[in-house]
Formats: sequence, C-alpha cells, structure tokens
Amino acid sequence: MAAAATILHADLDAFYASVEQLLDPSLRGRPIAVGGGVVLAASYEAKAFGVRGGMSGRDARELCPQLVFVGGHFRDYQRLGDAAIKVLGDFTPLVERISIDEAFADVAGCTHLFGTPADIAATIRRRVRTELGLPISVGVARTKHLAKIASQVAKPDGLVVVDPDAELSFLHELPVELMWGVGPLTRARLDAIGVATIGQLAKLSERSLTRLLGPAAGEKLAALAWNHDPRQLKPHRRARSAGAQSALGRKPATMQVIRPTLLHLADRVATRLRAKSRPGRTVTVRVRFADMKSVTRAITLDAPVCTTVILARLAENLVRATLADHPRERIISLLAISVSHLEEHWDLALELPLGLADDALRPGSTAGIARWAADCAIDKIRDRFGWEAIGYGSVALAVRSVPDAFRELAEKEL
DNA sequence: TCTGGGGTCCTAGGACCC
DNA sequence: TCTGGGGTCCTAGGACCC
Repeated sequence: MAAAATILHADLDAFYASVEQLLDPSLRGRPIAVGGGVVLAASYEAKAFGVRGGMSGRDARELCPQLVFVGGHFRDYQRLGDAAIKVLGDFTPLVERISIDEAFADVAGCTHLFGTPADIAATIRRRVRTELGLPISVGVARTKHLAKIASQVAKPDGLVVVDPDAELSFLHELPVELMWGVGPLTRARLDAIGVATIGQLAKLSERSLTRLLGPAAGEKLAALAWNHDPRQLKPHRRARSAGAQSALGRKPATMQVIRPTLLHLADRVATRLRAKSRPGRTVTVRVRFADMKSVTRAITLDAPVCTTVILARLAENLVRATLADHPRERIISLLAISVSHLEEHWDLALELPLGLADDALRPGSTAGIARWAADCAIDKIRDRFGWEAIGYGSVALAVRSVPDAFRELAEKEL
C-alpha cells in the first residue's frame, strides 16, 4: 500500500491583484495590474489577455487596453500573506513558507484531530476565503513536487488531491513546464525534440536526457518524471544570503554614479544583517552593462562583515576591478550587492574588534569600532522614527524605480 | 525604447592540503 | 615517460523560482 498523501501546497491566487480587488470592490471582475513601469502582478482577468508579472507596463497595456493600473498596498500584502500562512499553522507546526503567498504543510500528525488531508485542505480554503476574503488554491499529495503541481492544476481557487495510487497517470499527462526546475530554456530544449508532456519526458533514455540538459539536471528531471522526489519539508530554513540591487536605466560607469548607489545598497543589506546578528564573509557584486549582460565578482574574507561603510568600500573595490576588466563598457544598467556565508549568530558585542573585517581595508585601523557604533546609532533612530529619518545614500534614493515597501516583501527572513 | 527585485541551487575549474 | 587521489574552499556564471 502506498504512503498517504499528507503534504499540502497552498498558494494564494494572483495574490497582490486579489488584495487590491478585496480592498476596492470596484476593481473586482476587471483586468488589473499592480505596478506601473513594470507589472508586479496581474489579476486573472488581466492574465486572460496575456498580461504577466515582470512585463513592462507598456507591453501590458498593448495586450489589454482597458487594463487598470493600481498602486500597491504593500503593508496589506504582508499582513494578509502572514494571516493566510497562519491558518496553515493552526493545523500543524510543520509549515515551510516559500514566499509571501505560498507554503507547504505536512498534516500527517493531525488527521486524527481535523479529518483527512482533503478535509483539512477544504477547511483551509474556506477559512482563508471567509476570514480574509481571498482565493487560495491547495494541492494535496504524497510529495512536495506533486503537491506543488497539484496546486497549480487547481488554480484558480481550487483543490486537487492526488491519489497515491494514481500518481503517474496524473503526472504524465501534464506539460513539462509544470515541473519544478523546468524554465524557459529547458522547455525550449525539450520542445525542440518534440517533448511536451511529463510522460514523454519520462520515456526519454537517460542518455538523451543528460545529453540535452547535462548529467545533474537530466538525472534530476528523470527522477521527478518518475515521481521520485527526495525533498523533505523543512520548517525552519535559514537564509543563506542577503542582497540588494538597483536598476539604473542607463548611467555612465563613473564613481559619481557608482559610489552613492553602492552606499545605498550596502546600507540596505548591512542593516538587515545587523538586525539579525548575521554578518557574512563573502561579498559579491554584480554589474550589468548596457547590453544587459552582467558580470559578478566576489571576495571571501577571513572575518564576517555587517558594517555599512565597510561593505560599501569592499563592494566599490570589486566594482572597480570589474570595470577594469571591461574597459570598453562605458554604460551600466544595474548594480547589486549580495552577502553570503552568513554566520548563524554573531555576538557583535563580544567579537567586535575581529568581526568588522576592517583589516581588509585598512590594516591596523581602529576606526571600525567607531563605524560600528555609528551604525548602531542609526539603526536605533530608524527603529523609532522610520527608515527615511536618517542614513546614507540619500542621493541614490532619487533613482529607485521600486518602492522600498515592495522590496521588503521579497526579503527572506534572515 | 525598455526591459524589477530578492533569493536558491548547480557546475566547472583552479588552488591548496594531506 | 608518466606521474596518486581524495577532499575542501573559492570564484564566476547560469538556470530557475517567487
């Protein structure tokens, strides 16, 4: 007998757009897009016209002239997303949140209290609908991969339970792009050899699959196509990196542009690292040029960093080196900073003199202590009066294309 | 003409160590 | 002439996800 299907995947439908339609009833039933220059989310009515997230506002309006653009109520997205995930938590502590609007849950341990997994899924959908006013789709299956696919199939506003005895017949009819890990490139490669469904993919020989996609990806997809999903549900995953980026349009690759932008990005990242006592040892920058090609450059330090100006200086050195390697590139379109190799928990008060990696910049300097103290003071003022009350990089604020509140929605808990 | 932002994971090659 | 083998860490790039 097959194991029971106890994994739920719950996914709020067209989340940001649904919240806007909830807050403003006049928007219900109409094609709407959250955002302006870029579509951050589209309602189902807009999706019917081909409007998709990530699309430019202009392209979206071309597809759907009556499209309504709405400003985002970002605080409400956070509040309602948290509330929906909390409904899952009322049934089991085994909840793995994937993003603001999506989570896995394993209900194996609570069926004696709340009924079958299908019952629980139906209750969750009903509660999210009545208590929050939002549509949510749920997939129920034996594995994460199947549960995730089931919730996609269930959309919009549906429930799909995959019977453990009928998994392959469910899976093999579906298009390959529903598989976890099949993006545009893989899909195109499969399409080129006439493979459109997961069943067709499953029938490929291991050799032709690895020749097409490489050994690791080929093996992984073959396993998933035959329904072998080793991934366990992990309730408490810690972030492995934290970063920030800023699209610049087209700007000359000069220090007048680069320095304030990097300071602003470093400020965002380092503040988050300090708030969770998680400095990191590896600093990576990304520079995107006018042709949208980007280059990364990284350095790994002996001691972790979380001081704003030190992170900014390290990033500046990396960007300088990158530009030196590409002397013909005069225009940049994006800068990014990311910090990885994060410490689990760093006691700043105890490790201060070693923990600042200031040596990497100025051997023998004790200025790191003063900088750290300055950062702490800024953090405290912001806690009381808000982010904009004080800080670095105010020059760069003018070029931001996306509100900070939206950026925060995408940030992972460190 | 323009093309967002924050992440994860994987790979390949090289340095280095035992 | 040919020339270990395994492991770890690091960098750079790329595909993918939400």
